[in-house]
Amino acid sequence: MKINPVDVLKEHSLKHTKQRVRVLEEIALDTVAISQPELEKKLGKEIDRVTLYRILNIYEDKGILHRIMDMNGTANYAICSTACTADHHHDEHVHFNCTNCSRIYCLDVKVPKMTMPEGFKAATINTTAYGICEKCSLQVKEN
Amino acid sequence: MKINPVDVLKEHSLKHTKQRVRVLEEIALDTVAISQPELEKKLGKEIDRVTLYRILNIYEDKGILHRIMDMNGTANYAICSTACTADHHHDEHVHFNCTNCSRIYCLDVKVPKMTMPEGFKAATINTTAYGICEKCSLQVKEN
DNA sequence: ATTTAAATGCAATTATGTTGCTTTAGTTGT
DNA sequence: ACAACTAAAGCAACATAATTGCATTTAAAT
Ligand SMILES: [Mn+2]
Ligand SMILES: [Mn+2]
Ligand SMILES: [Zn+2]
Ligand SMILES: [Zn+2]
Repeated sequence: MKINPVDVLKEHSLKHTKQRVRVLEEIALDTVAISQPELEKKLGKEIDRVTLYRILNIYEDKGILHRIMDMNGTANYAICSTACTADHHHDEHVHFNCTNCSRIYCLDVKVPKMTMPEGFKAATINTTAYGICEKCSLQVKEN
Repeated sequence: MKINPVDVLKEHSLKHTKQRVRVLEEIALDTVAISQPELEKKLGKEIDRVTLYRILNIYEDKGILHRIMDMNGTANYAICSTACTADHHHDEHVHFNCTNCSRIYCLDVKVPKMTMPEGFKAATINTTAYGICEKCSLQVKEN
């Protein structure tokens, strides 16, 4: 997802600050999601922890980032598709969480439709597959 | 899921302690999953926090409980089906997390099969639907 | 340039989870 | 029933994650 942080801020009428630009830049570096702890490690010298939390929350609210929880309950962030808005995240793709390297991928796989029991009304469905990712599969073969 | 805590402990060759029995009793009270914070609130006077964590971890390892992470990264626990073992959790059903009352249900809906991209090998797939549960739907109608 | 409002940074607090070590209590064998 | 052994519980300390209130800074608007 190739984005221009400054434009993104404008589009969502968010004040342009160097902290906000840095966070977006950092997350946009990779298509793989990045965790809050990783972000804090990378940006902790430039940006206060609290500010980072606030920026991530705002980005999620605005539909700029989407948050994927891993099995340890750690928040991971990835750039949303441009179709996402504050009201509705178009995040109905499957995520893949590698149990080896713990990378989280946004797959180009739609979450399958499924029928809810009587009385249950699903608004969004979240699917995460756990297993070995392509990079880790390759590494195993090499050895 | 009607279970006898004492039997469960025997079956998994776990020492029978009053703390372990209490935790299982508490979780078995409801088919709906219960969160770690709720458990701590209910049992905190009888059982030390650390002990509770250790019991929950052991139960998960042994395949007695399964852990469902909600969207806030909070651990929720429910009794596993009897088919679950330490090696393999038969947890391939869909979970439903009510966005109103935040209850987590284990639905009798299988996680649909889906194809992973080249190179990705999924071992388990986790699906959680978010929306309004049956109880909350009813309450809305009443008003 | 001045004003205004919003965002940042900092300190303090709460929640969550883990580790090492001591004490307690089940279990096993006599 | 008792002793011996071992696993589990409890406690203190620590680590990390997340939130809140408030003072200060900075971007945007006039
Ligand atoms: Mn995604
Ligand atoms: Mn379940
Ligand atoms: Zn991997
Ligand atoms: Zn509900």
